[in-house]
Amino acid sequence: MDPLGFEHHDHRRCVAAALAAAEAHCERHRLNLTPVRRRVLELLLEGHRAMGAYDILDHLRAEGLGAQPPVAYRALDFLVRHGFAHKIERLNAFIACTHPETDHTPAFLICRGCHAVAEAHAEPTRGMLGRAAADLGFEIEEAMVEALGRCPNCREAEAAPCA
Amino acid sequence: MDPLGFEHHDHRRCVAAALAAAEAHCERHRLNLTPVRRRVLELLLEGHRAMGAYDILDHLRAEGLGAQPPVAYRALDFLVRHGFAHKIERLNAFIACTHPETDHTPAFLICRGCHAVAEAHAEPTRGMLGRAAADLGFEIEEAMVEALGRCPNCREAEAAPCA
DNA sequence: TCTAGAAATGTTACAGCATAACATATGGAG
DNA sequence: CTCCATATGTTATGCTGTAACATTTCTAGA
Repeated sequence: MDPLGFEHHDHRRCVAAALAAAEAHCERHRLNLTPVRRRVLELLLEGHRAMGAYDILDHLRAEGLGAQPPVAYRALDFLVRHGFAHKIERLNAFIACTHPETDHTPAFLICRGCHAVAEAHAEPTRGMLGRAAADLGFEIEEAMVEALGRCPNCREAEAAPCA
Repeated sequence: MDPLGFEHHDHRRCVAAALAAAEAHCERHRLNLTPVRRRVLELLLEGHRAMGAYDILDHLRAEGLGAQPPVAYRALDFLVRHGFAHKIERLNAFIACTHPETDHTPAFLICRGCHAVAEAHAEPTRGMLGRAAADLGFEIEEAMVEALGRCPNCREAEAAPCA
């Protein structure tokens, strides 16, 4: 049930709740959650994984919501700008934010095996990076942290291939 | 003179030293630093900034060292695999490593103003990310840290535009 | 020395990711 | 009602990256 991790959970419910929260947030902040934008967010939430812009576009096309790349990219841009989704640079892909509202620097744990992605918090500004930046006089405005590795499910599958 | 930072320094010397070190390292480890690979490393060192694969390729072409993308990508791949260069995902670009030999997780400070890039150390495995990964049972194999912001030079230029 | 294999390079062709530029529509403020 | 800002639609193109196969080069072993 933990949306941060690799466990199974009640997916319909988590999608619905996230969408409702996004709607409320847009209402409060006078943001225009148009049909395309809403649908793209829904697709990301349903997919519950990192999706390429062209994956998204395929769905939009099939639903008559837009046939050209810019349509998908603009919607994704809106979602990322307002914290409803993140871009994962390492994958050239996008994923719904698992804890919008809270201001955060996301850190992604990307499984090499099943390509699942978990979102954790990071505070790269503290610790070595912050100190290095301060020493150099560099002002960090935005940071991204992405880790590649093995999720517990894939590690288990590897350890016990005959189970 | 500090190769980690945004300061000016004796560039010819730093290029020559880095190249010599790379040659020695390849010698010791029976790695094949071919002319193309060596030249690509040299280009990265001379450029002293993040360079796209196609920037590199343009130089190689002009020098008759290879005309097609795979030539550049293969050389870059070799350099990255063996720690002589890093890929900066955020920029789809490559940069010479400023402290090869030492085993490290690089963290990049990318200036939005002048696009200079400094390389710092990071240990994302310690701290919040490591704890989150441990909690989830995720095994981190490789991590990437990239920060966007302002280097001291650009901050100064911004603060005193008439100076 | 000859030869088989590994490693590196060369080349074609294409796949995947992203945006510039311009046209059209839609919705609210004055 | 008109103007402006915002959003969408579309064309075209540019940048990033790789699969697949041919050729060359080097080296280890028969």
